[in-house]
Amino acid sequence: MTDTVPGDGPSGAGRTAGRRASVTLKDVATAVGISQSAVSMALSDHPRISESTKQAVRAAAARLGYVPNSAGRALRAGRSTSIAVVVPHTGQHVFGHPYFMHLLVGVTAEANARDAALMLSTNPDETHGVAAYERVLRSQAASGAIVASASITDPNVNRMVDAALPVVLIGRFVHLPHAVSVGIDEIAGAAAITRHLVEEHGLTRIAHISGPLDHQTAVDRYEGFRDALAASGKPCTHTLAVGDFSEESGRAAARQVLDSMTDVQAIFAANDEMAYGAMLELRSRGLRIPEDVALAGYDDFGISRLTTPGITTVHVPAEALGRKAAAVLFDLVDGTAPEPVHTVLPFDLVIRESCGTHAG
Amino acid sequence: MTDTVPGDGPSGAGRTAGRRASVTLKDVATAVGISQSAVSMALSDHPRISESTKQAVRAAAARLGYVPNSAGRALRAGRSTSIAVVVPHTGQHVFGHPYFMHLLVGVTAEANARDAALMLSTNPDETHGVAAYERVLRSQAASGAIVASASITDPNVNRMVDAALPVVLIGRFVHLPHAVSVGIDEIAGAAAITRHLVEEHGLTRIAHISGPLDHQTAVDRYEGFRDALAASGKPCTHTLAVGDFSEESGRAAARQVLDSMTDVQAIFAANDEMAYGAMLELRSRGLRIPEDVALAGYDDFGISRLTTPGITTVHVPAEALGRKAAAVLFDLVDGTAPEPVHTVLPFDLVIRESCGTHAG
DNA sequence: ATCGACTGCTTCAACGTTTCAGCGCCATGG
DNA sequence: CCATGGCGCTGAAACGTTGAAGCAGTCGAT
Repeated sequence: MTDTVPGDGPSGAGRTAGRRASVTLKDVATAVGISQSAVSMALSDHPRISESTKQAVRAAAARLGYVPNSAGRALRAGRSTSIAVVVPHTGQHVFGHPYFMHLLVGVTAEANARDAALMLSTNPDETHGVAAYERVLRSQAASGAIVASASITDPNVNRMVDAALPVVLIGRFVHLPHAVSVGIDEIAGAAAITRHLVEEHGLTRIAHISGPLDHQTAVDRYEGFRDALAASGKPCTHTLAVGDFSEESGRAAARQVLDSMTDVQAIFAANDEMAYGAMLELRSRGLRIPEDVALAGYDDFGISRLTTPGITTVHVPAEALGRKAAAVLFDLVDGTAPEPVHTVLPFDLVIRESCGTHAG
Repeated sequence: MTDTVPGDGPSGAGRTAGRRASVTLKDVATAVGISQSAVSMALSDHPRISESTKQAVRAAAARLGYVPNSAGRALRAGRSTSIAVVVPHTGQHVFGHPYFMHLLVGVTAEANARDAALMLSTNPDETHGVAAYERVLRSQAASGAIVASASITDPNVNRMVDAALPVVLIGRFVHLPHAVSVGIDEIAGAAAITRHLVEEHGLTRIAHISGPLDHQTAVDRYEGFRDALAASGKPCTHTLAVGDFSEESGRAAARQVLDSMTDVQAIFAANDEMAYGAMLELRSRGLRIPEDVALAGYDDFGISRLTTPGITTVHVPAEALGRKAAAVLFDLVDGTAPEPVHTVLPFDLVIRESCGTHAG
């Protein structure tokens, strides 16, 4: 395979690349015999480049295995193509929860679709939390961030939003009305499942096991629960026990509920893990689900399918949330977004067996 | 606060920054009144810069909020400071497994400690799998990669290793003896737990539920199991059922084992999820654990602590593996590694109640 | 024949960083 | 009194990319 190259340049272009770190525009340019700008323009399909040249360039680029250097591109463009996902607290805390997993799946899918890289940032530790991802963003390694923080009081979220960087929040942030966010209507979700318990199954003595009330989701789900009861027009009695979204706390809360409220007909836990904890407690007391006590959860991240009986729950489309958040972020970065301040995705009410037989 | 600046430059350095995209070396330089090279050298603590200048530079940098632009730095250095984690198959498949979560925790911790960014790469889909992360790496967005793939037959792993990029594999890759890897001795782990069943509890009729045998871990754990039985010197009977590491498959495998092998005394599942599936099957048949059938798992990623009885298992230090893999990768990238081809981390045998009462 | 427009490329500058050679200065030693 | 050299900094170059401006050549219209 003889490969004649116009040898007008002093740079020895004829070598066989050997341990060449990477193929640059210049390599492609000398291979084709044109300037590197022309190569750049050809590859971006600039109209001022002839079709024949474009073909030659594309062929040479493919043959040499040219891949644009992201640093050069980012430097020139003033911003990188990658986006960051910032997750609160330590990595430990984050990856433990299936919610973030599903979120990440969605985000990576969208990022992959746009050929963008994804950076993952967690707080190195709880105390000087800002450090890690602040540097990532300020160094312009990522052109925007998706923040998946649950706590109402997290000051980092405010800082990020204030930093004039493209940021998309996942969830609802009542104190940041102008921040761009993606979420579902948690209030409506909780109301829907509560309404199901009340109207479909005629249950009127219902306990709610909420999450920690400095989490907006916990607050919203509790609010939806009360709203639905109030709107039902039936004389409902309810009580509250607060958990921390863990199975263990759910079990403890159920214990508390069962000890304090007589004749509980249903327990609505603010997530499936707590519902599962409640299930264990009910079972240990010999109470049948749903015959003696109906049970409902929230999230539908897997566990609720596997239990016996399956837990009636609200399906949170976490993967779709991640996808959407990434899409919104890309639009924000590109500046091609018609003010998509708050995006609300639909949820699904998933009726399984734990809330009663599905008669009319 | 009057802030006098030597006004010899034509660039209006006195403005209040306003919507300035980012602070560069030049901004710090004009603030201090020296050249940007001097600022660069001062910030990197170059000995040829006076202490007083360094202090002034550091103060100005802090005041202005200077953060080095990663693209500029990467471009100049020829490589970026970030590393990539490449995970096999689709995101869906990956994030579902707690193993990867723990791995990621470790990797992020180490990356954070080195002020490096972490990129996450998954295959966009199973068919043209290479695309996403190959581009990430070839574009030099990351200077090296950690590959966490389990499949023996994954061709992408070979490609990555061949690509002359710094790559650290997690696990054992028998067909890639020269690749740098980090893992635990799965054979020894499986042998240890098997030995415990045989020698500590005197069990001799043992079934193994393995993972899919195109996963090296599954193969190794099975091998360790057989090795230990062979080495025990006792007349042991064993059988094998193959699962796919899922709870459901574990239950199915247990069903198969219980139907085919009479008087099974113990089941050793190749991971905890399958052990949990086996537990459900045993329970549904009214068999007590450990009185009627002892049970052991592998991984210890959480579930095995919560069950009743707790499952005896081998603790896989996934977080430590992630940390170590990242550390090795950084060394590899820096070129400061004394050939750490295969790193083997210790495991822990975790004795709980599922294998029998812990008498002598 | 001359002008203008168009075509297809090249040249040049810029993004922010690091690093190396070099420069003026002063102190020291011969 | 001049050579030497350390000190503290400056200037320039380079990394790979992009895009505006420029520049030959051609073609159609005047």
